[in-house]
Amino acid sequence: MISSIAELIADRIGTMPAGERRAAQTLIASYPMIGLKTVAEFSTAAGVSSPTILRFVARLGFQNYPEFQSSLQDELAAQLQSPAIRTLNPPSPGGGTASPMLEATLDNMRETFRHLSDKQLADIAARLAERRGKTFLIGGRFTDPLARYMAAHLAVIQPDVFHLAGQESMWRDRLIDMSKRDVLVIFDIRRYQDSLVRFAEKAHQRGVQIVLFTDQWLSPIARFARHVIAGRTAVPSAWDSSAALFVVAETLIGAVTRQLEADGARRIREMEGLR
Amino acid sequence: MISSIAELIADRIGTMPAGERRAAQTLIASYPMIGLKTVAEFSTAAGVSSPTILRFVARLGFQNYPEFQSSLQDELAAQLQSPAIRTLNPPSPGGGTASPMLEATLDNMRETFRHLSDKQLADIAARLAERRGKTFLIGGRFTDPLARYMAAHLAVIQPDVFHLAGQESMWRDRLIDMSKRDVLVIFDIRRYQDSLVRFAEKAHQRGVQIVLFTDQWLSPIARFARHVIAGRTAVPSAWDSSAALFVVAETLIGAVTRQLEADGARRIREMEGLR
DNA sequence: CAAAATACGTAACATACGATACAGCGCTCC
DNA sequence: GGAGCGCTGTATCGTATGTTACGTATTTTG
Repeated sequence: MISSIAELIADRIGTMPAGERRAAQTLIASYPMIGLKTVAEFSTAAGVSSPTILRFVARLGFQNYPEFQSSLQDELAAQLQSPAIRTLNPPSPGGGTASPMLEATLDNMRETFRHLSDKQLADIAARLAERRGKTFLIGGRFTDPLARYMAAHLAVIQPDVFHLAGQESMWRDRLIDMSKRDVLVIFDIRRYQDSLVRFAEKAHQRGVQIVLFTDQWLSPIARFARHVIAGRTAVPSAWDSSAALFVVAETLIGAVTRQLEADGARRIREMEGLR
Repeated sequence: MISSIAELIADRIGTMPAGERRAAQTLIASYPMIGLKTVAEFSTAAGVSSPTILRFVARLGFQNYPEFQSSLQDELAAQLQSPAIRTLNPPSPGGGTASPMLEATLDNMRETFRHLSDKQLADIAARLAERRGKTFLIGGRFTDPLARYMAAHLAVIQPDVFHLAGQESMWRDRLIDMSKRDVLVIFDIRRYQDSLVRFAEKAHQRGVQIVLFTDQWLSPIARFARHVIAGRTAVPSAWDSSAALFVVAETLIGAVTRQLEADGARRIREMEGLR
C-alpha cells in the first residue's frame, strides 16, 4: 500500500532515467518543499530542464504539475493536522478507549490556541465588556449548551445578557430588539444550520456585531462575523468535539470578568455584598 | 518580536477592513494551507474577491502574492525540520491572559483522567448503553449546559433520554417516572445546590442509579451516587472551570456510541438511513 | 443629513508559468 | 563501426494566474 508521494517515488525511482532520478532525489532531499515551488525553480535546483521535471511528475501518474502540487499540499495538510500522531506517543499505557480521545482533545486545544492570539481574545473580551448595548447568545443543535454556559456566566456579571432559546420563530422575533450597539455570539459547527445562518445574516443586516465560534472549516456565518474563533473539533469518535470551543468560551468569560473588575464595575461589588 | 506570519496577522487583524479580515480569518483557520493555493482559490474560500486577497497580503507588507507564498513556505519548511517544537509546547510563554488559563485547564484534564480509570469509564458507558430503563440528565446553575450537551448527543443514539429543565418543581414531578431501571446523570460543582441534593436523594430512594459529575471536593450527592466522576476545576480565574468535566462527558458520549454500534443497535443504522 | 473618504468588486490586462514540439546527443545492440 | 532507439534540452506556444484601473457601494465625518 502506497500512501505518500515519497513512497511512490521510492518505489519507482529504480525505473527512472538519469535526469528524472536527479529530480526525484532532489525532491526527496528537501521533501516536500521543492515540489511546492515552480517548475523552473525545481528544475534549476535539480540541475535539469523544465520538461524533465514535467516528465518526472507524469511518470508518477499525475496528469499535470498543478495536480502533483495539490497532492503534496494535501499530504502536508494531513500531517499538520495531526501533529501528535507523528511525534509523540507510544499510545499511552492505558490503551483504553479514553486515552486517544483525551490526547486528541488536548491537541485540539493547543492547536486552537496556537491560532488564537491574546490580542484577538482581548479584543473580543473588551467588546463583550462594553456596557452599551445588549449581548445575545445562541447555538446550534449540539452547541447551544455552550451558548447557555457562556450566557449563564455573563449574565451574572453584567445586565442585558440574553440566551436565545426555543424555536427559530422565537428568536427571529427578537431581531427587533437588536441594533448596532449589540453583540450576538453564535456557536455553529458542522453541519452548519441553515436557520442559524439566516438568523446571523438578518442580525448582520441590522448592524449587530457577530462573534462566531465555529470549527476550522468555518461556518458560512463567518461572512457576517466581526470576530471568528475557529476551534479544532476532530477527535477519534463518531462526534465532533466542542471541547476546544468550550475552553475558549471559559477563557473569554474569565477575561470579560477581569475586565469588568478592572473597570471597577459597581455591579461586581454589589454582587459580592449579596452573598 | 514577530516571527511568523500568523502572529503578524494576529497583530494587524484589528486594523483591517471587513473583507481583509475575512481573508485573515480564513487563512488562520486552516493555516497555512490556503495561502499556498492560488489567489482565486483563496478568494472563493474566504468569500471575497481576488483583489481583496491581494490587498490583504499587501497590508501584511509583501510586495506581491508569490513573495507572500514564499514566506509561508519558508515557515513551513522550518517547522518541518524541527517537528519537536510543535509538540513541545506553545511558543507563547508570553504571559498573556490566555496562556495560564489554558495551561491550568490542560493540567486539570490530565489530572482528572489520571484519577479516572478506563474501567470506571467503561462501566459507566456500559450502564448508559443498556437499553432497559430511561436516562435522565440534570445540572446545576452553571453546569446544566453540560447536562444538555450530553443529553443532546445521547438522545440521538438511543430512546428515552430526558434532560430535566426548568424549575425545581418541574423535575420533582418527574420523579414519579423514575424507577430502579433508570439512570440519573447529575452535574454538580461548588457551590453545590441544595435543590439538586434533595432531588438526588429522592431519586436515590426510588432506586435510581446516579452518575455524578462533580469537582474534586465532591458534592454531597456523592453519598447517593453509584458512579462518581471527580474533575479538577481550579483555574486562575474568578470562576471554576468545567472544561475537564466537559471532556469526560464527551469521552463518555463517544464510548456509549461505540458500545451501541458494537451492539449492532438497529437505531444507529436506521439513523444513517434517514440522512 | 450631506459630503467625503474608504473599501469592495468587476473587468480588462500583462506576465510568468506549465505544456509541447522538435532537434541534438549519447547509448545500446546488432 | 553503423543504425536505431531513447533521453534530454531549447525554443515556442497557449493559458491560467496575479495585477491594476475604475466605478459603485458603504461607511465615516462634519
